[in-house]
Amino acid sequence: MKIQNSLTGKKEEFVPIKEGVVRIYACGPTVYNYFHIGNARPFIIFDTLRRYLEYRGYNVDFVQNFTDVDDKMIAAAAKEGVTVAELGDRYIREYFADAGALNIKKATEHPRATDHIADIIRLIEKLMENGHAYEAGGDVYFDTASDPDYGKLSGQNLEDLEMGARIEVNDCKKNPMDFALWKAAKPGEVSWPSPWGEGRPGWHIECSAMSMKYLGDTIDIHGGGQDLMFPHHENEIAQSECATGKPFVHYWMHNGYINIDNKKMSKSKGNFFTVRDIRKEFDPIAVRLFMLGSHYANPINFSRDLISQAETALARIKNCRENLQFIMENPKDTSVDVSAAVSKVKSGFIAAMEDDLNTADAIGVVYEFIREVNTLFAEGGDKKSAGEALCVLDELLEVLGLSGHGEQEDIPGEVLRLSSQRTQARAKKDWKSADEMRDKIAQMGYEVKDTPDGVKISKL
RNA sequence: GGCGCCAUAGCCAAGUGGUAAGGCAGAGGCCUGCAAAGCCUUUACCCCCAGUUCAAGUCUGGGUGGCGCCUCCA
Repeated sequence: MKIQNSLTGKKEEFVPIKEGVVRIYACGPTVYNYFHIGNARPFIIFDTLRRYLEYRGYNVDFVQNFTDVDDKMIAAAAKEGVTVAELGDRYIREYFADAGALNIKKATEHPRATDHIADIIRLIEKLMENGHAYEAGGDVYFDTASDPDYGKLSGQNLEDLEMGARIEVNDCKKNPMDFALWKAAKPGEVSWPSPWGEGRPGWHIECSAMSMKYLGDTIDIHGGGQDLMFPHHENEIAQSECATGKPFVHYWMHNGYINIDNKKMSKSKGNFFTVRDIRKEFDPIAVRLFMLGSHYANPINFSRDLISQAETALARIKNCRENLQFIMENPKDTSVDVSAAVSKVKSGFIAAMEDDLNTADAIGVVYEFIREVNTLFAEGGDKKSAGEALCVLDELLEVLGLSGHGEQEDIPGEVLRLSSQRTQARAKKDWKSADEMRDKIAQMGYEVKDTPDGVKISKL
């Protein structure tokens, strides 16, 4: 597979450090609130990368952290009158609820910064010993001037960075670009003991410490949003490589932003939609389809209209599946040859994904397959070939994480399934089985009605 | 000031230098028990100007327009 590597600026053939294994670290959320659509993009993208690599037979170690202590956590906890730990617990639970709705699989590890204070302190000590960090008034700073490679990810040098720097004046620092590894506790703030007194870790150091702990000194892929490239990822590289003397990451992948009216969606600007809110209005799988509909590195505009379009497109996929399911349960003697379509969609899908995770192209390939299937099975078909087509479709949808069913509230899955079979039966003018399905649904205590807006299911 | 990204149909969007995938929306048609689903047909001076090339949406240079990072941010 080819990956556009932000570190080199080139599209490179991906070669894992250890054959058959891929180690990925992706920056996770700061758990002080529900996450928004913009935050969701990297979660969905790197989940899809992970799914694809697993599909290709790799054993993927995928670590995504929770930042559960920082200024925003402390402020939000104080505002809500809970401890930082309670706040973190709560929004980690909420993260999993929203992420689950988006078909984002759990990572192999979801480490929390506060569970790794000892690892973080050890790493800072190592940097102190190596002469890359210094203490100043209970704070510990990374000495950027001590790292000749500083700026290699963002393509900046220290001088240029300083010229544009809007950094607050801090007399403790030797250099304006130096950043905090450890922050001395302010009165009343949550803190941990350290060789430099009570305090808490800076933001950047946690990712280095946890990445190294779970994945080793050098990892294959590190992902995150473009806005983390500087300073967060730059600082991760500096800390990690100065501590170990080894390369930190082989391939850096950065996703583009989600915009609202062409402006970056961000919490600080207030122009954001939370996933929690959006999934009340739309099928969350449609949100995922929308995200995967363009290349991960490009910026995309968010609007309700676009999610709505994605919902319609998703229905096309679902209809095809239901069609095939119906044929499997109501087969005909006519045998259908799906082998050409199947091999075409598989090779096309893989070719697209191999090219820097081109999910947009991959989805296009799937739609073409759907059209072929709809044509091939227009007059029904045999069970075996319908099963084969469905199996391939489901396999690819699973890689994209689009195989959810967007369940209607309070309606049992079995009723929904029967209802869709009934719809298909009607479509095939098989009135007898349509009536049969309706009766079965009635036996389960539900009623289906055809309305201009679609099929409505209600409790009897 | 430094670094970087983007510009393809009404909307979204893919596109290894060889006369433009796909989705949504629109129009027409087929099928039909209203409808739904499905299928077919149809819609592109690829932002502008120059250059390289037998050949450029694709490469180079210069414009124009939009966005981002350099402060918390996915």
